[in-house]
Amino acid sequence: MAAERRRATIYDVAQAAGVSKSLVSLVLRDSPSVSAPRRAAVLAAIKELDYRPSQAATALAGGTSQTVGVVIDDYTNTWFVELLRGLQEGLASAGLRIAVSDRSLNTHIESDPLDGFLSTRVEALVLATEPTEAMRFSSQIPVIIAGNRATEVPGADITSSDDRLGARRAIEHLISLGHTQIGHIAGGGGASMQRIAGYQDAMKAAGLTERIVTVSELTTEDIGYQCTRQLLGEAPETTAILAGNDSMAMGALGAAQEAGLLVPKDLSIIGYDNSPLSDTHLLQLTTVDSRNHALGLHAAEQVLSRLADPERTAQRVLLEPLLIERSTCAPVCNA
Amino acid sequence: MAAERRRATIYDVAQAAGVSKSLVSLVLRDSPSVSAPRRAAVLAAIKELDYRPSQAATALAGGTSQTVGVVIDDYTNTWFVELLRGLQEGLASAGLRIAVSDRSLNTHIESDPLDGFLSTRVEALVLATEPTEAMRFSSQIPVIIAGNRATEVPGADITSSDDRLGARRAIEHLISLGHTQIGHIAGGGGASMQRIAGYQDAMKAAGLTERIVTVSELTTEDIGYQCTRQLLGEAPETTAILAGNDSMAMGALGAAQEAGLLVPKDLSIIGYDNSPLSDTHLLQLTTVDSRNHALGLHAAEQVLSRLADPERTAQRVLLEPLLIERSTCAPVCNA
DNA sequence: CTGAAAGCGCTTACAG
DNA sequence: CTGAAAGCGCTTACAG
Repeated sequence: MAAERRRATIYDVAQAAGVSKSLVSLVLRDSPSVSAPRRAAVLAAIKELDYRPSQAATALAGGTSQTVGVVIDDYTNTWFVELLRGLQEGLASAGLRIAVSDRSLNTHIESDPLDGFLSTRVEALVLATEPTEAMRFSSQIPVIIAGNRATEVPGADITSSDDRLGARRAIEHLISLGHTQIGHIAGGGGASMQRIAGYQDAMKAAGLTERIVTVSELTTEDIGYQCTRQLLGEAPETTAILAGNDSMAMGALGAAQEAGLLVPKDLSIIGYDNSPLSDTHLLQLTTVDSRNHALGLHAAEQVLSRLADPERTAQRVLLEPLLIERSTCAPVCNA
Repeated sequence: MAAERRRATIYDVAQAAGVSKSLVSLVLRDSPSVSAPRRAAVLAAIKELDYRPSQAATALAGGTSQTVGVVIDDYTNTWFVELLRGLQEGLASAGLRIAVSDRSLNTHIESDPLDGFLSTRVEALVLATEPTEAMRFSSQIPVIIAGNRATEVPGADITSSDDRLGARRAIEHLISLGHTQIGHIAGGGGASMQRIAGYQDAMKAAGLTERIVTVSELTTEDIGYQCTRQLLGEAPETTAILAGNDSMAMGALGAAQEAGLLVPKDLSIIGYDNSPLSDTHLLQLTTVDSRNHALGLHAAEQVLSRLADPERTAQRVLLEPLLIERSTCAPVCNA
């Protein structure tokens, strides 16, 4: 019944255009050594037949997949979205495409998202997650780390935002508003460690007492809520909180609401990441922008330059974060 | 300097294991017709050489990519995450992998995420987005629609949640709480249309006056905020709102806060999707669960059954949604 | 159970 | 500018 027409191949195109298949290949690769009329004929045949080169064949014959793999933590935590945009913008001009893999999704199936990427023969790996052991030593392929990570990957390039500076700036902002009882709720991982250090820098410099609460490696809303409850229980005199990220800050807002504290009148809160969440009408969360789009752009540059020169020494790019003042901070209330 | 060792091929494995390459291929494909000792030898060689079959070669020679493409709207809107989980669980057993493409990301680069998938020769396409013209007529390949869509795709299977029923249930819940002034803020697309219809069903059945506000096709937090401002401006007597989704509901919460209305005392709000957002301590949003994980599981089944029998007629699976009562609804206050 | 052969759909030199 | 040839790394019949 249904005439299962197989997909057109380069042979079909060549025949329809009345040229050899090599010529079709040249047109596909935008070679300048093709006469205009022939090129037009080939293009017409391609359109006519709805021809699309087989990626598998192209990759196998060309010896290059033209794709870079990016590993993220978890689709639910959307901080990576702007990173991806930047990456793609930076890579598209070089004809490289992106394949993204979510670590939490793969947990149940494959042991490591890396396996898939290695089979695909990706040109490079961008890690927007804490590297696994396997990722640390898959030295066959260029690795670019996006963001601050706790574990090092030998030989990898790094593009990150200066989380330590960002946290320091956030605390300095709170101090300038008169706060002295400032707590920090934190999760785990490299970024968290840097943010903790920045918090400590600023508190020490001002001679203030540090109070850091961590109940989990995670940085979810619920963890932020739990940390805040614990913090407010142990130190009710707290007037300001720096959260490890925006999700945790949202948890802090929940805990404050539950405790009957008004934000920012009774309690100032600063998040981190400048996620879409932070810019909602309901939250208007003061936060630190880690400039993820720029992060992606720089990571793309590192991919390209390493592909161009595999021997070059590892680079490290550090972006300056920006404090975004919205509505969750106020001068301390001397009641 | 650095001895750029090329990746091991099936030949290297065969040689290391002292067998022919066909035998290696058989082991890779888990053929039962391989003796235990030889299989062990091959497995050892694979491990030793860190061999990973080239996906490109496998796909080209086998004539099958073993991957299904799924198109989503936008990584920022995380409703698709559970869908993906369900899909992957359902597909993994059949050895199929998933490739996901975000429409908004591709907007700037390729004309259509479909192009990439067609080049990859995906086995099937799962659309978790409003189909583009190109997607509607790429009849070469099985298409499964996930969720309610405004545009039809000829011959496609459909797995969706009964959005019309869900919205009706939500309104009936509000009516049972004594509300009569119930507004609906809506966006665009197939799901929105169904939810609007469900709202109308319930309002008509109760003899209540409908009030639907739409300011955009989008369903973002900001749009929810704008719709709510408009609704409260036009009809200040409103005591309850059904939002098109959870993001819009969050916008509604923001608008309510700004207007000095207390939720749920002055205003009851119901969202839709049961997204992670809705379950935060701060929001505790009453919402409708569209059961996205089950959606993914059913869509996976449709993929598999269609792959097994390309000739079978199109299926339609409709899942029953669940009202999730949390803290944003209260009996109407007869002040 | 095993090995030699052909072929998947392309690209890449290499002669003309 | 163009065409015949070899090869990318696998899988799939097909003889033994």
